[in-house]
Order: sequence, then C-alpha cells, then structure tokens
Amino acid sequence: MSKKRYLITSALPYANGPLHLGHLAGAYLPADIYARYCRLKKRDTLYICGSDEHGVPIMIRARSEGVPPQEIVDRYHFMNEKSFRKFGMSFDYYGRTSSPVHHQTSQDFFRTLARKNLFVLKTDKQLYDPEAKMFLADRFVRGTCPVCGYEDAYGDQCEQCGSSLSPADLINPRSAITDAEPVLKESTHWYLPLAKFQPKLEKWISGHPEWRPNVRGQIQSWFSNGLKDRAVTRDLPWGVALPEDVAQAAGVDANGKVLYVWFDAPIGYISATKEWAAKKGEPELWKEYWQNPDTNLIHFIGKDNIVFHCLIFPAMLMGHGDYVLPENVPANEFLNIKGLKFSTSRGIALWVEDFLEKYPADSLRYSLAISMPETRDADFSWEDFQAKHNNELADILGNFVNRTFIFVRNYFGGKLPHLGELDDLDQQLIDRLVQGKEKVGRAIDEFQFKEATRQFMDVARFANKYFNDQEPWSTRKNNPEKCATTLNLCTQTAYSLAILMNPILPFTSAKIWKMLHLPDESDRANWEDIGTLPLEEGHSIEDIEILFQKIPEKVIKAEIENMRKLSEGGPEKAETKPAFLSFDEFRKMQLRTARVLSAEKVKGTDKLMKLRIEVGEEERQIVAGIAQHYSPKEMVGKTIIIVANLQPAKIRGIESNGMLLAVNDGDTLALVQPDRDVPSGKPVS
RNA sequence: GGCGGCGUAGCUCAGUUGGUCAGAGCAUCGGAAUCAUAAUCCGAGUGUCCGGGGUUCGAGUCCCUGCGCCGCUACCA
Repeated sequence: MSKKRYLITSALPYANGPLHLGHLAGAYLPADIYARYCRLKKRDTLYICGSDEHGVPIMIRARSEGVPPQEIVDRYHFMNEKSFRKFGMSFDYYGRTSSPVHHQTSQDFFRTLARKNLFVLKTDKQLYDPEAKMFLADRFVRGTCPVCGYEDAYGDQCEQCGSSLSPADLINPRSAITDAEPVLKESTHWYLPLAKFQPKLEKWISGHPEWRPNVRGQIQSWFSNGLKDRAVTRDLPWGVALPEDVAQAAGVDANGKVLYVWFDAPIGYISATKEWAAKKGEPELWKEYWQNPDTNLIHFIGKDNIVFHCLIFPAMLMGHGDYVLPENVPANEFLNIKGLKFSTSRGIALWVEDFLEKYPADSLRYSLAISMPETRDADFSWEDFQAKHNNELADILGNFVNRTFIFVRNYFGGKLPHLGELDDLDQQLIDRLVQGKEKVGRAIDEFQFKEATRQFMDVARFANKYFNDQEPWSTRKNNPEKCATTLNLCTQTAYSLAILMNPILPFTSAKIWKMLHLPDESDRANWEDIGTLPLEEGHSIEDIEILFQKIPEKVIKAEIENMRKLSEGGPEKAETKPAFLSFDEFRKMQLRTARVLSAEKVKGTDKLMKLRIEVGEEERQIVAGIAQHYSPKEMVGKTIIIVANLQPAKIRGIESNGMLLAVNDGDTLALVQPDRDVPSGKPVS
C-alpha cells in the first residue's frame, strides 16, 4: 500500500427505481466510510459514482409508461442523488451515463479496442420483434418446446422438461414483449473474446490473495468454467451509439446499434472523473487517477457485480492499455429485511427516501455498518435498528458526550478545566484512544467495516468506564484538581471520538465539533490527532444538545406492523383508506355461475388445474390454482362462480378464459358456490 | 419446480490458510454508583457450531447427502 492516490468507486445505481437499504449496505456505505477515512488520513482521495442509465429494463419501463427513456432516467437520477445526499454520501462527483462526456468517452474507449483489433465480429440470425422494432434477448422469446411440446418455453430453456434451447429451436416463437411473431434477421455484433484474456486475468488475480474469499471464489468458478466471448454491442434504440467509423470499417451499418450497457457502465467511472476534473478547471487531472500506476483503484460493489468488475472491465482496461487495474474489489453480499417479502418490482422494500424522512442518517449508517453483509447475507430488523440506536448510539456514545459536557458546563462554567498530573487510569484512557485509532484504521484499511464500527463503540464504552471509575462527582468535592483532569480528558476524548466516528457517523461528528466550538469542519480533521490532547484549558463548550433522541417502542411497533401489511398484501392493502368501488365499476365485472364438465391437473405444476366449464350455452376453458386442495374428480359436476369477463391469459401455455372464485385462508382453500341448484351462465349480483 | 444464498448462545453476528474456536455485543439475572437522555459500571449462566455420513492424527472450518429458511424465477386467489 505504498501507492499515493486513492480512486474509489461505488457501483453505479441503475436509474429505473429508487434506492433501498440493501443498496446502501452493499456498495455505498462501505465506500463512503472508506473514502472519508482516506480523506482524514490526508490521502489523495477521489470518490466517484453516478447513475447507470442505459439498457433494456429502462427501455421497457419507458415503453410501458409511454414516455421517453430519458424521462425515466431523469426521474431516478435526481431522486437517487438526493437520497444519497441525505444519507451523507461524500461523492466527489456524481455523474450519469446519459451525459455527452460519457457517450464520447465510451465511444473512444470502444474505438481504441477496435483499432487494436481486440474484438471479434460475429454475424448471427437473431429473432427480431417487428412491432417493438428490437432484437429479442433469448429470455424475451417464448414458444413451444421442440422436445416436450410445452407451449410456453423460454428461448434459452424449457421450464417444463429442462431442455436447454436456443430461440431458433422454438416452434411458434413469439415476443414476450408484444406477443408479435418474431422474424429472423441477420445482425453483426462485436464480441470481447474473454478467453484470450483469461491467462492474463488469472495471473493478475493470483497476485491478489488478500481479496475477499467470496470474491476470489466466484472468480475462480468463472475461470474453471472457462471465459466465453461476450457480446459488447446490442441492437437497441437506447444507449451509447456504436461509433460509425468503427462500423464502417467493418462494413456494418451502425444504425440501431449501441454499446452493451455493461460495456459502457463501468466506463461511467472514467467519464465521471473527467467531468469532475473539468469542473475543477483542470481537465487533464482525471488521467492522474486513471492512468498513473501510482493509483489505488478500489471498486465497491454488490456480489451480483463481481464478474463485471473483476473480469470484464479489467479485461477492457488491459486491452486498452493506458489504464490502471483495480487494487481491490470488496464486494458485499445481500441485506435481507427481516419480515419483509422484498420485491422491487412490486415496490416492496425499505426505501432510503422514506427511511430518512423519519430517522437520522447516522442511526441508519451505524446499524447498517455494524451488521454489514461482508461475508454473508445479513438481516436488517426494526427491533435491531431500535436497539442499536437506543442502547448503543444514545446510551453509550450519546450519554458519554452528554454527561461530560453537562458536567463541564455545570461545574466548570463551560470552560475546559486544567489538565493536571495523570494517574494510571488517565494514561489508560489515552492509550485506548491511540489503540482505537490504530484498530479502527486497520480494520477500515482491510475493508472490515463491522469490525471498525465495533472497535469504535468499544472506545466509547471504555470512556464511560473511565468516567465511572474516576468518580468526578465525588472528586469534585474532595480532590478538585483530579476532577479537573478527569473532565479535561473526557472532553479531549469526545474530540478524539468525533474524529474516530467521522467516517461512520459524519453528522454526529459534526455536531460534537460544533459543541466543542472548533473551527472548520470535522470532515477536515486529521486522523492522526486522535489520542492527542489538543484542546487547551479554558476552551469553551457551547450549545449542548442531545446527540440521539431515543426511539420509543410504539414507533417501532408501528413500523413492524406496517411492514407486515406490506408483505402480506402488497401496496394496495397497506393503504389506510378503504377504496370504495362505484356501482358502475362493480357492474363491469361479470360474475356468472358455471358448471364443471371435466377437469385435469396441469402436468408439471403443483397448483394448476385445467377445467372445461359450461357457462350457459357456451363452453370454455379456465385454469385455476386449486390442485392442492381439490382433485379433478371431485370438481366435475360442481357449480362454481367465475369472473366471466376477465382478460384471457395464458398460464403455463394454457389458455384461461375466466377466473374461478375461491376463498383462501392460509392452508384452507374453499370454493365459492351457490347454495341451491341453479343453471350455469346466470349472472351473480 | 429451476437457479442462487443461508443455517454458530434467546436476538444480531465474529470465527482468516482445518489444530485453546467454542467467541463478541444486545437481551436476561445479581451487585455498585448517582455526573448524565433512569443513561453508566462490575459480575454470572446458557450452546449435540441444523441432522447424517465421509476425508484427516484432528473439522463450525474440506467433500457428499438429508432437513429447514430466504431471495429471484415459474403456476391467477
């Protein structure tokens, strides 16, 4: 670690949704702690992040909302940037990949690799959706499996028989986006032949035994399977355009082709750095960070990003030749929310924005830091959050600072008392501060943020013990000089703690700084000052405020209850206002009686049953999820109630024209039936 | 069902390359103290390290298998 500069990045959050707690615990909080620590150590530090704004999901979302993609990414770019700020993220620059600088940078990068002949071109016939005007990824093609005849197989795999397929194998293929019949269309794409890079990558990785075992493990499994060629262009209307000159040289029409989002996203780190440098008025400065071998490049990511940051992007950087490679990639695992059926698509998560409306950022930072998913998935629970906030931040840390400052105010007129001769315990306290500086520092340098957080709180614990053992409330009467020394040291300790906590609890650090009436900001303090005793006798302490107000039981109970509702019923049920249906709306729904003519279980499913039913004159087929509770035999002849005008759907490839009504109560499922004999096809009202 | 992850004290978790590794904090119980947000400090107990096999002189730590939990996905109440 003799290198000079630190270039720190956090994974670019994808701009098609808001941030949740899992994001923070994974790639953002650890990076921010690290960056803040580096700055306090007076290292040359640059911390970069931004929004990732290209790719298929954003396009699909835009299409479904009927707005241009730019509108989607604008929405989340600004929303997320704001959430980050409230959380105390200290990015030096937060960019976005829709910026012109980024497009330019990505194209230049691509051009360089092309000029060096590092790409392989492949032309394939691919399925194209004429309605959506786009080529379809394998997963977006559905059709009949040629092996088992299952009608709703994916383009890459049949869920029914497990056969591995290619989209061209499917009989009657259709687009999962528009349902249109795809046509085969020839398309040429640029591939990064990763296999060629494998020896170099392996050699590079083997030089980093200090990387986290889970990261190395995942990389090894990629190596042992052998790296494959990766397409780095796509046929899509949204993204960084394929450079025309490159396409022309290859005799390909660049129209409609873009760089694959995973090619351009990591380059976003570089373009954001460029924008930072330009804004600073030193447009060439970015090169110092990206191209000077004296740089430590550290990527903070979640575990889902390992392959891109440890293999693909490094291969790109190697291929380009002018760039430094990452020094470490401390990937975190996932954060689960206890009791919450997490689902971003249904909008079920603990969102950062909501959370910070109600609770202090530092409390969240602390509780995420102390149970960060460093080596395995971790759980976040409301009870735990409350316990950390109340028992540790408020009772241990907050109370130490408060009892010290109040004591100085009440008995020394708010002026720092004289530091006299030190006894053993005094010396022990000072030693602990110095040790804390070393232990917390070492842990952060080794990316062990839980350990760092624990070590920090241990220092605060010891400070309380010191206060107790010195008994200033009694020395005040029988040994005033000692009492003065004790309180002098306690105040100096608060000062040291403010620096020690700054990477983890920046807002609290600033509050203590202010109460200590210090110039400048705690962010600018020097890590090495921890354990020194810089405050002079007579130094005044002002405007004492409580650092952490306790969170009452009932508040947490309400959160848990709210979360339970959210998990059970989705967002609708969590609404407090009952939603009334107008009579007209009700009349739109056609409920009818129907008689079951025949029934059979849908093969390969647990719950589904296919029913032929008679609805008056008409005969139709529906699919119902009742097979675990009723046998096909007992269904035959029953009169049931159906929603007759529900939009027809294909379930596991089987047409369903209506929905059977049943009551679901946990393990019990009961059919809704008229309690007298009635003919089928009669309206229910 | 498929893919991925996880299973160590009541709870949240540490346990680096297999050899004092059976730990920490919280919660609980007992005591001390009263400067402080009734906040602090001291002392104490608890564990078939999910079960079963295997490799080894020796396994939370490696391999296999079973069970359980979670996430994504798939199957419309």
